[in-house]
Amino acid sequence: MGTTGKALSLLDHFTSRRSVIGLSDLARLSEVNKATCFRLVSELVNAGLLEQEPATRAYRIGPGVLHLAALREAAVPRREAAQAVLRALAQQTGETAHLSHLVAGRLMTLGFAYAPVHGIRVSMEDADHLPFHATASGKAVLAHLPDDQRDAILSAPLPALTPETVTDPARLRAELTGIRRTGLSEARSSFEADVHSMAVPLFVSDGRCMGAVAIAIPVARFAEAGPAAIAALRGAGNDITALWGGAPPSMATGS
Amino acid sequence: MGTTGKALSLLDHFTSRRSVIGLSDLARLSEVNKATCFRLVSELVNAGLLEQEPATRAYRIGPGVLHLAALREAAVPRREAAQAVLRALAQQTGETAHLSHLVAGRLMTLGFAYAPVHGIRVSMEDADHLPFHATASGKAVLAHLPDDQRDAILSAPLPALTPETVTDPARLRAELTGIRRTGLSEARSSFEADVHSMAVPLFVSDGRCMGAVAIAIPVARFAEAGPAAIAALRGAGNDITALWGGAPPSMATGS
DNA sequence: CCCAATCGGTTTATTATATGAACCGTCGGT
DNA sequence: ACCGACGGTTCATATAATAAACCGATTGGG
Repeated sequence: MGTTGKALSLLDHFTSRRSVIGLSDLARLSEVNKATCFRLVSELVNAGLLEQEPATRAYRIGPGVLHLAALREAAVPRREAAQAVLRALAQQTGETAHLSHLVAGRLMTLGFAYAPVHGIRVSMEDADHLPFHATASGKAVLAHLPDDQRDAILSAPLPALTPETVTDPARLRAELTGIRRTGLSEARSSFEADVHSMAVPLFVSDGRCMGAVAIAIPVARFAEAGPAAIAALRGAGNDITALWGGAPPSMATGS
Repeated sequence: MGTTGKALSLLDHFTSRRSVIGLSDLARLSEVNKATCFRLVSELVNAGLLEQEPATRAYRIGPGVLHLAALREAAVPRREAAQAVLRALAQQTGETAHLSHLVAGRLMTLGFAYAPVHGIRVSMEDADHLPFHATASGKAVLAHLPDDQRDAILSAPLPALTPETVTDPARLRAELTGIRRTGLSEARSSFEADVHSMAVPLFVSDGRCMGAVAIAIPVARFAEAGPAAIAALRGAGNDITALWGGAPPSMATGS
């Protein structure tokens, strides 16, 4: 990775939980020399990707990203287009709906919608990037990734995030085959305890899978609410894929 | 500027008009060697700030910026907070309302709202960054910038964007004094012909001016609609500054 | 109240990394 | 079949990134 990549990887340490980071902290987190960190951070500030809180001198994501995001949505309106479908899905199912998108090889949260129906609902605001092996969305995307990328992910260490996380690559591969067949992915308490999620993959114009839409249901309510939600989830997946100019899974690409 | 800055400055060439750019084009626009450009672009793609259109192999802003923008708004919800005020302003005045924000020394469009009242209205979608000397918003911010930054801007070349653009630094400085006194900035046909804009500055918690809110009125309608809109504009400015945790202009900072 | 630790930021010799001219295969138009 | 322009690659050269030590300012504990 070049210098620019190193600088941009500093941005990865900013999450919804940790939204402002001091220079020394950031140097430690990113394991770069403090002086180097300072230089890189200064360049990011100059570009507007970071900004310095005047009071604390700590850094946070800068206003420049808003302008870039506006340009992106003007050119490729994926988030905005999906948002309405997402809200409708939450409404229909009465559960939390969640949209994720592949960014630089990682699965990032692109949006979510809550249903105001239940007092207990699954909160998603903290999940920044989703592990491929432990979430319904992750597995839905993983199942439709090119072989080499899937292999790379499955041969990296797969941390057990709960006692029920499946970390055996062979078992996961078997599961992915099923997901490709049914078009539906499931994860029960494998990312967060007591959450049962289902997801379907989303495709863009050239047939690549670039994300997933999911619903997250408290385990206690799944037997009642889960099966009924599948149809709505599939419908939402088709809708979003269509809005994204999506090609369907392209079952058999005849040479 | 370091390598990272050079890489990030490539992003500046993506605008709402020109949203996808091929490698060679980008190399020419940014005046860097094509091989260098390729390396830099590749790093930006790896970080998700750019992505390659699979069909044309050209580049466009990537999905990573959406995630960053979501983080930014979660931490510092300036855009979202202002949006409602902006819509109300457009509603009240019946004219186009526009919000701008300082990013890395430039004034960027952060949002806008149209009023569905008139057939003829001022369109803002193309304006990416606003010249300080030729727009109402630009002058509102410029008037409240630290001296050194104002001097730097006023001593750079000031292009005449219309025949009526004021390009004389001395005249502009005089105008800025008036703007500081009244808190209101005006620009008639100095950025786009036949558009008369008015703007008020916006402040953040430490008292710095970080943006402006403006309304843009067709010149033909200004005599009728302009004066009446001033109160609403001032109100919107106060509201947004308050939402931004803003300190008022801090007239006389008693040592 | 002072000491020690840590903060953000700066300097410097050393070294790794960015650079760009030339090149390659491919594609689309003529 | 040709030409030019495309995206992408190579490699010697030179420039820019690096990190240890240092600085003054803050801060929290004894």
